[in-house]
Amino acid sequence: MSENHTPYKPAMIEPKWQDYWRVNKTFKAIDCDYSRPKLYVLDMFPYPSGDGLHVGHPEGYTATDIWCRYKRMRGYNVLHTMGWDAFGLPAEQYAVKTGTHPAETTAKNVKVFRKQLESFGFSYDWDREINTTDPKYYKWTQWIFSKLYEKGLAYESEQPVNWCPELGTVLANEEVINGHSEVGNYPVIRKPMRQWVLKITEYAERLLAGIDELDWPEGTKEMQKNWIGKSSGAEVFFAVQGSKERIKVYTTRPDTLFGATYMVLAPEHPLVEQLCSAERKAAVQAYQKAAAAKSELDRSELNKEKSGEFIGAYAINPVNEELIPIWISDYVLISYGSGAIMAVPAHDSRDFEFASKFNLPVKCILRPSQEDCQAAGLQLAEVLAGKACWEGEGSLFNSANAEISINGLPVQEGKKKISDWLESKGIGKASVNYKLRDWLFSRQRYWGEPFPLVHHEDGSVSLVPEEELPVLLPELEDYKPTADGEPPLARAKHWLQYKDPKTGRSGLRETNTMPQWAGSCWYYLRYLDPHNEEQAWDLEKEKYWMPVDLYVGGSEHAVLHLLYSRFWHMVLYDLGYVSHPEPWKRLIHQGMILGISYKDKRGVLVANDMVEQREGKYYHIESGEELTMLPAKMSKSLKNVVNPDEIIKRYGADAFRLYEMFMGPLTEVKPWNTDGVEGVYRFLHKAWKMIVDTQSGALAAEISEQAPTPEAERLLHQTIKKLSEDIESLSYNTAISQLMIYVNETSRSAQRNLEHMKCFVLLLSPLAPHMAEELWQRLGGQDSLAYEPWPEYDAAKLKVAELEILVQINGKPRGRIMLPAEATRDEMITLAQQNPGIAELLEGKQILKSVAVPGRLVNIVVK
RNA sequence: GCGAGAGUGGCGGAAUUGGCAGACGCGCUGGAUUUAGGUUCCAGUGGUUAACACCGUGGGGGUUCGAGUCCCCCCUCUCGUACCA
Repeated sequence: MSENHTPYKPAMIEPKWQDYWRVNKTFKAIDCDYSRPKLYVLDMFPYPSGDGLHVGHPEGYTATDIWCRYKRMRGYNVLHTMGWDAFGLPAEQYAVKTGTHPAETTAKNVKVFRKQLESFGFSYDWDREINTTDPKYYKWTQWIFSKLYEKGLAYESEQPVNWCPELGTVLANEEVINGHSEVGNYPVIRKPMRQWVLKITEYAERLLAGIDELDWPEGTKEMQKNWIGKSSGAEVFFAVQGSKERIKVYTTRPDTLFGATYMVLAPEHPLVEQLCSAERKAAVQAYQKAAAAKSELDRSELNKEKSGEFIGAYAINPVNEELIPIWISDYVLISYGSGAIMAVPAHDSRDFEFASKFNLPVKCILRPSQEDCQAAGLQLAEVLAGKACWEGEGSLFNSANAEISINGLPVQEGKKKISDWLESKGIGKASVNYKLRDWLFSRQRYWGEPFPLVHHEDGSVSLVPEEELPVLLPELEDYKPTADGEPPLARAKHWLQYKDPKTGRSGLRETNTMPQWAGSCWYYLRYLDPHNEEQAWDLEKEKYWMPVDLYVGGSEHAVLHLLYSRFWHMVLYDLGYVSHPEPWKRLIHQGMILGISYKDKRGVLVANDMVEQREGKYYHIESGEELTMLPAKMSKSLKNVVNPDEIIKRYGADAFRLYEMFMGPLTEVKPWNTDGVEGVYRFLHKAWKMIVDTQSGALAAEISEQAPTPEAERLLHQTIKKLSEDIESLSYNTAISQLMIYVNETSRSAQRNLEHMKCFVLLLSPLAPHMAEELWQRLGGQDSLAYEPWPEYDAAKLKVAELEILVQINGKPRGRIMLPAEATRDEMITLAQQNPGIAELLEGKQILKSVAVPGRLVNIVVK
C-alpha cells in the first residue's frame, strides 16, 4: 500500500489504524493502576443475531467510544469492553429447524459481529471479550445461582405460568405482551407447572429505596418504581358465615370498610371449593375452568365486560356484622395481595362496574365536596345515592359502630384510625404490598445455562458441588421441547444420571435451563477479570473498577435486565463479593434510529421497494397513489433497514460515526437519512484538505509556524472550550457543528499555524479517530494520539476588545453598535443613547427606563 | 385510564437557561469551473411585501423592559403500563 493516497480515502486509512490499535493493544485497560483515576464505561452487550449489526447498535457504542477516547486524553484509566449475550431463542430455533448446533451458529455470528464492531474503530480492550455461552463464563453464572440457592432465594413452585405452546416454553410476565410472546408474537396460555423461582420480592423494598440514589433517566426510575409497585393499606380478616375459615383481604382503602357490600375471590383462590354451596358448585366450577383456560389475551379482552359467579356463601363485615355475598371473578388476581378483595362499589370504579352488572348494592359512605364533584362532572346527589362512583377525597359518614367512629374524617385520617382499631381487635392491620412478583427463573429450553442442581429419589434437591462446575450442556440430537413441556435436556439420558462422588447418592439433574437474563445479570463483573479460573472475579479488581461510571443502552431494558441485575448485585453485596450495593451509577438510553418509510392516504405503511419517486413526490409503484414520507421503525418487512457495512464501504467509519452523532441528541429518536452522511463526509474532506496538500500529499502550503492572528487564536480556543464542554456532556451534535465552523473558517484563511492544526486534530480524534491518527502522523506525531493530553483553552484568548451590541427600543431591534467589551452597564446605556442612529430614533421620546446586559444588548424603553 | 417525555423553516436540529430565534448540516435556487453528469467553489434560502415594515417557536391567556425558555388552561404526538384492590 502506498502512502501517497493524497485525497481523503477512508478505505486506506481506517484498516491501517485499526490494525495499529490491535497490534499495539492501544486500549488495554490496566487493573488497579492507582496512579490514575479509573473510569468504567459500559455498553449493553448485544445478542449476536444472524442478521448482523443494524444502525441502532453503533449509536450507543459510538457515544461511549467518543467519551472513552476523550477521557483517556484527560488522563483516565478507562475500562471499555465488549462481549456477547449469546444464549437465547433464535439460535435454538435455528437448531430445531436445521439441526445445526447453537454453539456453531453462535460462533459464526460472533465472528461477524466482532468484525463489524472492529470496522467502526471502537476502542475496546478486546482481551476482555466475554461470551455468556462459554462454559468458562457460565460456570460462574451457575456459581452465582448456587449462592442465591444457599441464601434461600431460589425455590421450586408449582404455579400457573405463561406457557407458550409455539415456543414450547414458559415465559416470565415481562416477556408476555398483550397475551403474546415478546419473541415471535405467539399466543400464551396459563398452565400450572413446576418451576424455579427467585425471591426477588425479598429485595423489593431495597430495590425501591435504591432507585432514588441513581443518576438515571427519570422515566426509567419511574418505570422501575411502578414495576415494584409499592402500595400501603391494610389487611382485614372477614369471618365466613357458617364456617371456621377467615378470608384475608388486602385493601388500600380501609377507610371505606363500612361501604363494603360484597366480596370477590380470585377464581384460583384456595377457599373457593370449600366455601362454595352445593347448588352453586356447577356454575362456579365452570367459571373456574373457563378462567383457567383463558389466555392472558382473552383476559385483557374481557377487560371491558366484567364476569363472575356467586359462590353461595356470605362473609361477615367485621365493622358492622353485615352479611355480604362472596363472588369469584377474574378481575381479582390470585397473585396479588391475598387474592381476595372487599368490594366497595361506591368508591372503586371496578367494583362499581361489577356491582352494576350483577345488581349488587352500592353504599356510599364518603361525601365529596360540591366543588370536587362538579370538577369531576358528577352530581353530588347521584354519588350519595350510589348511582355514581366516587374515588376521590371527601368526608366519611355512616361509618361507625358501638366501638369506633370515623364519621367526619377525611380519607387519610380514616385509614389510620380504622387500621389501628382493626389491629387492636386482632382482625387486621396496616400492611404494605408490592406488585413485583418473584422471578420465574426456569425455561424449558436447550440453549441456556443448566442449573447446578440434582433431584434425589427422596424428593430432596441439592446443589452440585462447586468443584464440579460448570455443569456442561449435554450434546443432543434433537433440541425440540416436548409437547407437554418436558425440557429437551430430559432427552440426555446419560447426562441426566448423577451420582454424588462422596455419598454415592444418586439422582437426576435438573432439566430446566436458566433464562437469557441470567448471563447478562453479572457480565459487567466478569469484564473486570475475564480469565480468572479460580474465582468469578478478583475482589481487589472489583473494588478498583466498580461501580460502572456510565452505562449506555436501550430503554427497552428499563425494567427487566436493569432490575434483575440490580437484584443479583445487591445479593452479591450482601455476601461481600462486591463493594457497592448498586452496579451502575449513571445510565443513559440512546434514542431509537428510525428508517424512512411511506404511507398511503389510509395511513397504511408501504414497503420501500413499492415506492417510486417522481419530481420530489412519492408514488405507489402499482396503484400510482401518492404517498407521504415519514419515519418508521426499521423492519425487514418495510425494507427500510440501513446496513452499516454499506455505509462504511461508501463513506468510511469516521463519516458513519460522525453522522450518527450529528443527527441529533443522543437520547432522542431520530430518523436516518443517508443524504445526511454526505454532509459529514464533505466535512471530513474539507478537514483533510485544510491540512494535507491533495496534490503532493505533503502538508498544505498554508501551514507554517508563523504566529497565528488573534482571530485564529480566538476561534481555536472557542473550539477547544466548546468541544470540551460538549463531549463532557455527550452533546456530540453541537461539538461536531463547532468543528465544522472551525474548518469552514480556517480553510478560508491563507495562514494556518502548525500547532493549531495539531490541536484541531486532537479535538477531532475522539469523534473521527482514524482520520485524526492519520493526520497526527502526517503532522509529525510519533505514536498514536490516543493518550495525548486533551487541549486546554485559555480564557484570555477568548476575549475581544470590542463587541457588537444590539440596541433595542421597546424590545425591538433598532441598531447594532460596537462597544468596548468591558464597558459597564451605565457606559453601555450612555454610549447607546449617544449613538447617532439611535439618538435620532429617540428624538422627542421620553426615556422611561434603560436595561443593559453586558456583552449582549441595550434595551431602551420609551414613551 | 394512569405514568413519563416531546411539539421550533421543506427536513434533522441549534439557542450560553429570560437577552439578536433558526447555529451546523441536508435539501432547494442562482452563478463559476466542466464537452456533459458528478465533484468542487461562491452567493442566497422562515413567512407576507415591490419596498418600508410587519408576522413568526402547537393554540389561548399571564408575568417581564424583554419569553422558544417562567406560570395557568387547552390541543396533538411518541414511549411505557394496564382490572395490582
